Amino acid sequence: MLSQVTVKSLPSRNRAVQSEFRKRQLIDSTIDCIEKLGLSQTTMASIAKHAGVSQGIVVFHFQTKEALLEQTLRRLSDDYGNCWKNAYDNAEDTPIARLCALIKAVFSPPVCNRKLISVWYAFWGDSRSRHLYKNLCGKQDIAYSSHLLKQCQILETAGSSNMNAHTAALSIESMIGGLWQEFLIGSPGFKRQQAISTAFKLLQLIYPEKSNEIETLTKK
Amino acid sequence: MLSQVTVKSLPSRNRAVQSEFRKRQLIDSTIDCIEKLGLSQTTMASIAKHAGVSQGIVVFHFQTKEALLEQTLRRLSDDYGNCWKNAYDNAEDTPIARLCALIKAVFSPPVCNRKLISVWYAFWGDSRSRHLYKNLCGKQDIAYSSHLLKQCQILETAGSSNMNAHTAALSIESMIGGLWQEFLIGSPGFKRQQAISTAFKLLQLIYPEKSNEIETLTKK
DNA sequence: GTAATTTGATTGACTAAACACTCAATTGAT
DNA sequence: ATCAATTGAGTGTTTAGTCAATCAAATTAC
Repeated sequence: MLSQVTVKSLPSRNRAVQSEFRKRQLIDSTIDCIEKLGLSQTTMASIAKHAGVSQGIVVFHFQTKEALLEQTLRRLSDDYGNCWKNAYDNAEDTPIARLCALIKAVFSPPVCNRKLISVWYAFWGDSRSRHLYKNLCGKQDIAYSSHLLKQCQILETAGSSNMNAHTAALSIESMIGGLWQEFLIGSPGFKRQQAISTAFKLLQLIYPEKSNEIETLTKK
Repeated sequence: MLSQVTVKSLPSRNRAVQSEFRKRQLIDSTIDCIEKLGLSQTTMASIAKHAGVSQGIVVFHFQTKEALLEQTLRRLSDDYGNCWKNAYDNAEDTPIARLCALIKAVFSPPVCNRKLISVWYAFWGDSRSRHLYKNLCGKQDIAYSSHLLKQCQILETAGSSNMNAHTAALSIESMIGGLWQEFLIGSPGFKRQQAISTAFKLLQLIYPEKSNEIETLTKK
């Protein structure tokens, strides 16, 4: 059974703020329910109960279940996108530092944890939600890929790579996807630090000349 | 709408054979429905309709929906397991040949195609089915991992690696998982051959001394 | 400044549809 | 003649979404 966790009381008496707060709260509840119950068992009732409000209020704020799921996916996507874009912008202006930042970001606690990964997989695992996913997140996935690729191309033209840029970018991207999967269906003790160091080890193999630079960036 | 595809007629008049045939057919139908409709929209009715039989017959052969899903997962798991075990047994007796065989097997057409991968993700994406998955497939996943690890350890003690065996095995396993994901949510034109050559390229980076041997095995 | 009024937020009982599963009746192989 | 296989109508339950009623905040009137 999924317990009622969220407190009902609102933080403000301003109506616009109240509404946004409740929507956030209901999306949080949706994420919790999807993790605990699965997408198919996540109902308007279970979401409302977990949030400690009536069923009607969910419909009032989101109209349909599909719209609620869309907003939930958008939240995941925005948080994820902001996370890696921020890391990219704040990284040192060298291709290796940028690659390391892009990798580290997607394994950072705010976006890489069992709960959120299980929700991503819930969307990927359902063919209907997968269409929603492609419409909503496709562009951002491509953006991430191109950022990876750009850095790989810089390194390729600098002659620092023993792999062509496209293969390098695909390798890194796939390694990230596979390591994420490890959190969900691999051994329970799998740790973020192990994921990062495994991905960095791949980077060292692709760019042996930059091995020391990568080593330094691991510790930061 | 999902059309009725399967022909109803049975291939034999022997009852035991008939029963087994119908079960296979219903599991096939379940896989088709999960791919097309998603796990949450896959109902006893849709499975029956797609198979061209009445709803009652599904219950008659499988008792409950959960039991049918369990058998479906078992089919996926058995086919997958037989595929890589067979490839392993038939490979040349060198660690690199074994690794290449283990990789090639999981990207071979009978187990690596959009339909089956979408069904795997359907099970991974649903928290209830994930528990089922871990009970049913956990051991086989571990078996695959240990087969990878064993070969990596042989190569490590032979001094052919610039990576410890555990990291190497984890890298290979993760790369496979990530490349599988590419089939489902990556660019539509993603091809098996590209997946295999990307995974083999990783192998060449981990075992540079064996690069030529791997190159040869790519073409087989 | 406060009373009256409008508007948004919330409730919980309700509805129609979809669901897994049952069952009595029928078919057809052995 | 027997019994597994099959049918399709039927059952109770669960679901997303509706709705009239209530509550509270914002707006207007005085």
